[in-house]
Amino acid sequence: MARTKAATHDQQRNAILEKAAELFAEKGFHATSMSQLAAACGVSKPLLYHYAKDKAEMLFSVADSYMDTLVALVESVETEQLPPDAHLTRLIARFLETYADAHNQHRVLVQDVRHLDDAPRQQVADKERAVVAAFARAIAAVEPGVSEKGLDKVVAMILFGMVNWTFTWLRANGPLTYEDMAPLVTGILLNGVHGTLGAASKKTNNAPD
Amino acid sequence: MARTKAATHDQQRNAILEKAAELFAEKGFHATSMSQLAAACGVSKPLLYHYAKDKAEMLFSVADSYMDTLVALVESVETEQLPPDAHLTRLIARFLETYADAHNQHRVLVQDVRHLDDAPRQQVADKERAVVAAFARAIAAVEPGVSEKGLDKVVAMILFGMVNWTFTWLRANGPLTYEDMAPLVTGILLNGVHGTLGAASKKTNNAPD
DNA sequence: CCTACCGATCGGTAGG
DNA sequence: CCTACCGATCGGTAGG
Repeated sequence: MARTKAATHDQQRNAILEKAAELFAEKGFHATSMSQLAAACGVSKPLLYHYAKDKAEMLFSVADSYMDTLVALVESVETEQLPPDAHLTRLIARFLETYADAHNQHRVLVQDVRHLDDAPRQQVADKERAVVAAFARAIAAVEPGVSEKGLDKVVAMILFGMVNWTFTWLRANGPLTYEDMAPLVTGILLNGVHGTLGAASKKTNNAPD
Repeated sequence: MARTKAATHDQQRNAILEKAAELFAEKGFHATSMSQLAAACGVSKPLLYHYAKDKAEMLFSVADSYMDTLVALVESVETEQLPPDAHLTRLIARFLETYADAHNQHRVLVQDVRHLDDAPRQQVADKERAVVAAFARAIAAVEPGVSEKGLDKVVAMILFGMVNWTFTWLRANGPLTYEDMAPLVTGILLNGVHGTLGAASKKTNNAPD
């Protein structure tokens, strides 16, 4: 038999972290027991401790690797060298696509990271800060008036609000999809920022004149 | 001595629920023990069970009475009979004021209500639905194109995203206050909705021409 | 016979 | 990779 131990080890680990993300997202970190996770994975509880040193490390792995995905996404869009409006539009669309595919990881990031100890939580927060900064730059490029008023990070957080809040109400099987949200959020942000914070208050209009 | 027993009972109960909201907001419902709550209140743990039949009832009382505040706020603004733009502007401003004063209750509502059993959770959710419906009506009055496209509830949720997300990042002692957020959120929403979803795409402009 | 409240400890389950 | 357990702490309640 071939030595496929490392491969199956990683597969098993990924399956366990995927299931952990699912349970943490549904019930919350502290309301999920290691016994429940073991049962859901069809393995014994002690086996879980072969893949993570404790429960908190599982939470960290889920959140940190998801942040790696988001950081990579931002860098990938930056290499496209798009003009400002298209760049911000692409960022929002790619984020919503990612949320749709990693719904559980996203909820864990938003609702459970605060239960980590200082050091690992800080590691995740640093990556979050890099992503926020990238969005703030993209917003400033679209509308220089925003950063002149020192509001680029604030507007970025308002955008994250619109985008991140969807996970609390958008049903996966509902009539509206994450893809439908992208043009809506993009339209409201671009028109809103130009109208409210634009130096000349010029307008970006998706509707026919 | 006067019979002030009922008054002190209610005072004690309110003090305990206030402290419960604080701990639940900071640490989360399941990460807060009744022993910690008792210690934080300076009372014995059994005394807590004189004011609530169990831990879940404390969570329910915090969330449900906070929703009563929000429902009353919406009704109070409706009795002002303001024109559409002013009505929506007032709703947003009053909500952000309330969040600033009831920061802990708000976080508990957002992050811990899901840990309630079906029946009490549904009771809170019904009040939430009434508030969302009121915002959807206010948005539809401002821009009829939104409800014609069947997006009034969706735009209301986008607005709640901008507003509710602030509790995750806005520091109480930071340079930006909840009051500063109101014109920003209102401006982005009104300009965004008019520009993106307006039948004639007319513009609401806060900036000088 | 009630309320308000204590020190001590219950049965069960958590993470490990 | 399992059964069998641990020290500790959980939410909740006993007697007085």
